[in-house]
Amino acid sequence: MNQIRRVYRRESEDHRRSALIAATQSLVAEGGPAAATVRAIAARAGVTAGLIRHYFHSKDDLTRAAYVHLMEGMTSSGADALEGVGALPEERLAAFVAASLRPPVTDSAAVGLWAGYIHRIRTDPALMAAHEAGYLRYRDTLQSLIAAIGRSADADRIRSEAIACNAVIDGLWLEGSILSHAFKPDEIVTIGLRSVGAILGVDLLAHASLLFQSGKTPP
Amino acid sequence: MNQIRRVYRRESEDHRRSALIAATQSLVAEGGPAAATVRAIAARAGVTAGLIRHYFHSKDDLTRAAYVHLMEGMTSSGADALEGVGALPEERLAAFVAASLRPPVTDSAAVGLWAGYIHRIRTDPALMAAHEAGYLRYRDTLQSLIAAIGRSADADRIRSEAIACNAVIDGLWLEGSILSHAFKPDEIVTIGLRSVGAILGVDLLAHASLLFQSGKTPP
DNA sequence: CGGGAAACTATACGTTTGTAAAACAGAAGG
DNA sequence: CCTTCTGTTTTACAAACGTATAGTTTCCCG
Repeated sequence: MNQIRRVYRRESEDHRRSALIAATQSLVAEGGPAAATVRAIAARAGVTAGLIRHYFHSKDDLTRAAYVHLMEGMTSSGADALEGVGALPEERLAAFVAASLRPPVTDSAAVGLWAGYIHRIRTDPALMAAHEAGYLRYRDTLQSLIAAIGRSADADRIRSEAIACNAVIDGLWLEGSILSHAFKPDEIVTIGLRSVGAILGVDLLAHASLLFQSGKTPP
Repeated sequence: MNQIRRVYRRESEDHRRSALIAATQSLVAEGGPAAATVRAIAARAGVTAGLIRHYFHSKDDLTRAAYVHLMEGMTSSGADALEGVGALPEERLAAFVAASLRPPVTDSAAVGLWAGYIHRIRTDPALMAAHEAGYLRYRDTLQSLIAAIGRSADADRIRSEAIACNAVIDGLWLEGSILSHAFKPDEIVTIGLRSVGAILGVDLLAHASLLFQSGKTPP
C-alpha cells in the first residue's frame, strides 16, 4: 500500500532552471498558456511540482523567465544566420531575411509560444522591457545591414526603412507560420526578399541564388 | 439569512448571445484568455454564470463564437474605410492602409484579443477555417485595390504583392499596437503608406494628404 | 565513514474553475 | 385568473489549480 518514493538525482541550479524554462516553453507552444500548469511543467522537466518554487519565487516568475529566454533566443538566431555568409552587403541582408522566414523561426509552434505571452507584455513591466529590448535589437541588426548597402540615405530614412522591413518580416513570419499550407514552398521567402528589396530600392533576389534549394532564383 | 433572489428581465436570444460574446472579447482583451472565466463573462454581460450554458453548448463554444465574431469585425472595418472615399484608386488604397494602422484597429487591447486566440487556431479546425477566411477576405480586398491601380502586372504578381502588403500592414499593426510609445504620431501610418507604395511602385503619400490631421503630407 | 546542509519529494489546503441539474419567476395564451 | 412554457437564477460538485510546508534523500565535506 505504501507508495515507493521517487528516486532522484541532485542537479545544478543552471540545469534545473533551464529544464523548467524549456518545459514551460514547449507546453505553451503546444497547448497555449493554459497548458503550462505547474504540474505539467514539472512532469516534463522530470521533477515534481514542489521543486518549481524552490527555484522560482512563483509560477509567474517562471513564465517571466521563460519569456525573457524566448526573446533572447529569437534575436540571437537571426545573428547566427550571418555567420559564414559572403561579405557582400546585399548577400548578408538576403541571408538574414531568408533565415527569419524559414524554420525553425517560421514555425507554427513558435508563433503559438510568442502569442501566449503577448497579453502579459502589456501588463508586466519586466516583460514589456524584455520585449522592447528584443525588438530593438533585432531591428538594429536589420538597420546595420541596410546601412551597409551604402545607398545615399540619411539616418532618419534608414530608421524608417528598418521599421518597415521589420514589419514585413514580422507579417510574413506570422501568416507563413499559421497558414503554412496556403503558400508554396519558399514562396514566403521569395516575397520577403522582393518586398524588402522594393522598400530599399535594391534587388535582393539577385543576391539570393545560394539561399534556395533548387539553386535557381525564383521569378 | 435568506438571500434575495436576483431580479431579471427576459431578453431575446440575439441580445444575450451578443452580450456574452462582447463580454468575452473585452475580458480577453483586458486580461488575456485566463481572465475570461464563465463567472467573469456572465457578470460583465449582466447575467449569472448558469445562463451561458443555456445559449452555448460549452465555454469552448462561446469562445469559438467570440473569435468568429472578432474576425468578421476586423475584416469588415477595413471595408468601412472605403466608404465615401474618392474614386481615385491610389486614394482608396491609401485610405484602406491608413485605416488599418490607426485606432481602433491598431490598439493594444485588440492585439491582446487577437493573440489570445492564436493558439486555438492551430488546434481547432473551426477556428482555423474562420481565420483563413478572414485573412483571405482582407487580402482579397487589398488585391482588388491593388489591381485597380492599373499598372501592367499579371495575376501572379498581384497576388504576391497583396501578400507582401498584407504582411507589412500586419507587422506594423503589431508593433505599432504593442510598442505604441516607441513611435511618433502617425509615424506608423506614414511608414505603411511608403512601404506599400514602394512594393507596388506607386507614390501613395502623394494621395494621402487628406489622411493626416495636419493636412500636410509627411516627408 | 558519519553528520549536516539543502535539493528534492510528498502531502495537504484553500480557491477557483467548468459543468450539471434543480428551483424559481416572468411572460404569454386560454 | 390560472396554467404552461422556458429564460434565468441558484445551488452543488468534482476536478484542477497555485501555494505552503513538512518530511525524506542525496551528496559533499571534514
